Amino acid sequence: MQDDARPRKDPAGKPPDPDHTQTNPLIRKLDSLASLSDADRAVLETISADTRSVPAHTDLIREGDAPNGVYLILEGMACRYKRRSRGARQIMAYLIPGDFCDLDVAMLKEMDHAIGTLSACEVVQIPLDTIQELLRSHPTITHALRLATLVDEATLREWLVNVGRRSADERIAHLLCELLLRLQAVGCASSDAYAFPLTQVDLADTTGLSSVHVNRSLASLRERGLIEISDQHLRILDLQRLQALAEFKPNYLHLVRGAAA
Amino acid sequence: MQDDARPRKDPAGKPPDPDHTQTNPLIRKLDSLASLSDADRAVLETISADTRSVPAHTDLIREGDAPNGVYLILEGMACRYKRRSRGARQIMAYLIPGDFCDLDVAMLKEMDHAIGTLSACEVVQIPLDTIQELLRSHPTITHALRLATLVDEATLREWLVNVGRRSADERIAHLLCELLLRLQAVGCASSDAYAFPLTQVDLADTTGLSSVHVNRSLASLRERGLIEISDQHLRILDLQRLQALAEFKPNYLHLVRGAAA
DNA sequence: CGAACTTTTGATATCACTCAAGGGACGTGG
DNA sequence: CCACGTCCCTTGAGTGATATCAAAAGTTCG
Repeated sequence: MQDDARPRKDPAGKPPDPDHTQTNPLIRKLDSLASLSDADRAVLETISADTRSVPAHTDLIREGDAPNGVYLILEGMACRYKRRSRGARQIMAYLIPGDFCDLDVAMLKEMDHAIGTLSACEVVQIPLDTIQELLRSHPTITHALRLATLVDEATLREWLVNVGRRSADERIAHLLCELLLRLQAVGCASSDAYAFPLTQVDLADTTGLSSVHVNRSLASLRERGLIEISDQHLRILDLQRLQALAEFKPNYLHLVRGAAA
Repeated sequence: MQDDARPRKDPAGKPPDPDHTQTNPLIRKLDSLASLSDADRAVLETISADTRSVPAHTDLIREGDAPNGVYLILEGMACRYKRRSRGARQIMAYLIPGDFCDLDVAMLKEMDHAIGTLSACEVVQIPLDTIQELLRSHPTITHALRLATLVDEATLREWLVNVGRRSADERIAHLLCELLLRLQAVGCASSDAYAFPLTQVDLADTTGLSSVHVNRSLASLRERGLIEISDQHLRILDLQRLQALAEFKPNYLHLVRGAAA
């Protein structure tokens, strides 16, 4: 439904296909953060084997729950979110292929936010023991995951800037620019387009706007020839201008290799 | 100027005063997250010895700089922030006594945000080597610092909810409730009051509002008998109602002990 | 084909912003 | 000690961006 941008994975267990490694978003992501060994890659491949399909709009964990292991997203899109008592929702992060949900939050005894799918997803649920064993025996992976966590945090800070100090059009433009780079980094976007399963309500709950206003902002971006949405796919028609409009500076994503301690 | 809430520290080097440990905000904070040994406390005390005074409104690190070690705040208030090109500032975190600035961000090669003081501060600048040695040899401290980082992240998420989905009055009320609990946890607040060095411009840049509107919101909270500000001190007159107004739920601060893995 | 959801559009309301100016507190230098 | 500048807070008036309410049109899917 929203996975056309990436070759479909063989649903069968673990074919030790040497190229498969290139399509595993987790490996792809960690490889760009540290120099994984073949052994590292193999372990990650094994971990990613046991996937589970989760329909759209389904909670993986709720606020108040005790963390029940760690989720890894391999396909589709999920999010962290909170709800206010009157129902207002704020999305605080998008989780895309290659993202772990709760590597660290699992250390706390109670979730302070929920995690739910936005589109249909392929996820792996990994027991804490497995994770801890992985971290113990694979220092390079540990390091890469640490860096990934830092980037997640930096992204969260940028979202706060987005909601606090940008206009509606700018917020949406910024979000779309960010998603392009993040999805490219895991092989889920072409040079200017990606699968886009988000509804306008989702965008509203991400950017702190009303869905009606999101609609108007999207229309404005379209009319200015900046983007095009059709059939659950987003195409960026003029990345330069879109980035300029949003004052998008990708430094916070720390995309270039060489960040090792 | 803003330290009346806490007994003044002996400015001389390291008097091995056994009670002093109780007034060190770092020890106080970590002690509430894990069970520190006397040895742990001693090391932390040593680390905190070499303090430096930094005037208000001074950058400790700028965006784009390479991280230059780790700062620890022992007195006063600092913040993480970013600026947009036209000058608009967004504050993304308050750093209060006991907070480390960049335990992890130091792993990245370039700062994606700045850190600056809001009031005059007492800080310690700790070289990376020292930190790494500390983490290697004191697992309990390491664990406590890990938890502290998670709480910082949870706080950041709550700030996003604040700016994205709360009204002006609610945002400010929420912020004031949060500060009360955080400052109490390090012994820098009484049951209903604390030193408050922030200007209305600072509050505006924190909450994504204009300073004029912050002024009006503060006035409204005052008129409703919820708070009182005088002489750089904030007193909360009706915590119940203030929390209710903001829909403040302290769960994200994970204040109770027992969160160990 | 119908139900549920999503997008779009119009009309109106409101919250928060901008601009502008006055007043208070504080510090500094004459 | 007073004069002055600066910074911060306060207040008023007018504007603008975004929210809310409502309904129609398009989509998806069983």
